[in-house]
Amino acid sequence: MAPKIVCVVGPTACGKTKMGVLIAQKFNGEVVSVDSMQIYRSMTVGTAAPTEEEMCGVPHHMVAVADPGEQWSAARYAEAATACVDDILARGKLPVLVGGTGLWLDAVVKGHGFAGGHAESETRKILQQRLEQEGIEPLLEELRQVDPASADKLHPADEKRILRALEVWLETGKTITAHNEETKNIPPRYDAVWIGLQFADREDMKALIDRRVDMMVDEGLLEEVETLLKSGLDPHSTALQAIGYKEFFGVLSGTATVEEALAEVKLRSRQYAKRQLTWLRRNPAIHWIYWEKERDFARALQISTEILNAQGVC
RNA sequence: GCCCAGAUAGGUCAGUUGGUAGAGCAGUGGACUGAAAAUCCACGUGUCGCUGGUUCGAUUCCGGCUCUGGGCA
Repeated sequence: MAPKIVCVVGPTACGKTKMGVLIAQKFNGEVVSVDSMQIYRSMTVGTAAPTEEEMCGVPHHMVAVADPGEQWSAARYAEAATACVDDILARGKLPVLVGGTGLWLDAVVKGHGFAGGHAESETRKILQQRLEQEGIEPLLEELRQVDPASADKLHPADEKRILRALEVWLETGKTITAHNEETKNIPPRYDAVWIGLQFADREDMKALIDRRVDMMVDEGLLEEVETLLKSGLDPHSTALQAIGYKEFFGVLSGTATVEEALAEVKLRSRQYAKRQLTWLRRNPAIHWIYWEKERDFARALQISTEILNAQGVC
């Protein structure tokens, strides 16, 4: 029987952080953050990472554990996070996974592992160069020779995934299709109870996102971006792909005004929230709690408690 | 008051040598197995400002009106 854990999920700004703490407090748990940007240090404001105060004394893991110059991937995260979860379980406490990065969440819970190869490999570099010189067609053709199923499935414009599929073949001698088939049906590593948070009305979500972005600027987002850049961080690094950072980078280099950046960040944030919802919607195990105008955490905790009790968490 | 230019999809605009119209953006839905806050895909009926006229037929041509810019007094 897979160990029981809780996952608190939902789009950005839906209150996951607070909900995770409330559940952890009530069920003797510890929080494991599942967020591809909160893992980096010095990015507290822009990623809305939990502050000491917000943690309310509940231990948090996988927040601010990496240098912004590092390149973390889903695989690297899953490995580290799994160790965290197992450690919490070993100490007799309840792991509460809190986050909005769908792929990372699934990677931990399902524990399927990844196929090999990585972003900084020589193979990737070569493929990238070939893409620039030859275009995507020859690469897609090459993929078709070894892995026709994958070549059929991928849209010719989806260069990232075509490169990745080829990379897996070149690095491991196995196709990504074969790997996915092998891992698809292995039982999940954890028995997760999923709690999903979202607004009943998308307009309310938009309003809250807008408000939150304004607040980030008040709290010093611009200074945070400036500090990161001054530290010599490569503007193309993964950490600086975070929404809020890449846009305000333009303000500092003089290509955009604060107003323009603000509007852009709000826009990107709600588009991101939409994508998160798309990912989560296909998970039928999620118990959704819908916010009306205001986020009523007391009520949500009540509902969550009932769900968790019914699922044997106590 | 006069002159000029506009008025077309949620906003920005293109277009129709007269046969009722289209891009990029936004929006919505979807995909996603080592970049995932990334990346990729699909989806476009709107009194073509109002009102007369010409015409088989007007959003397109002509007149008037309204509104918005700009210029001249």
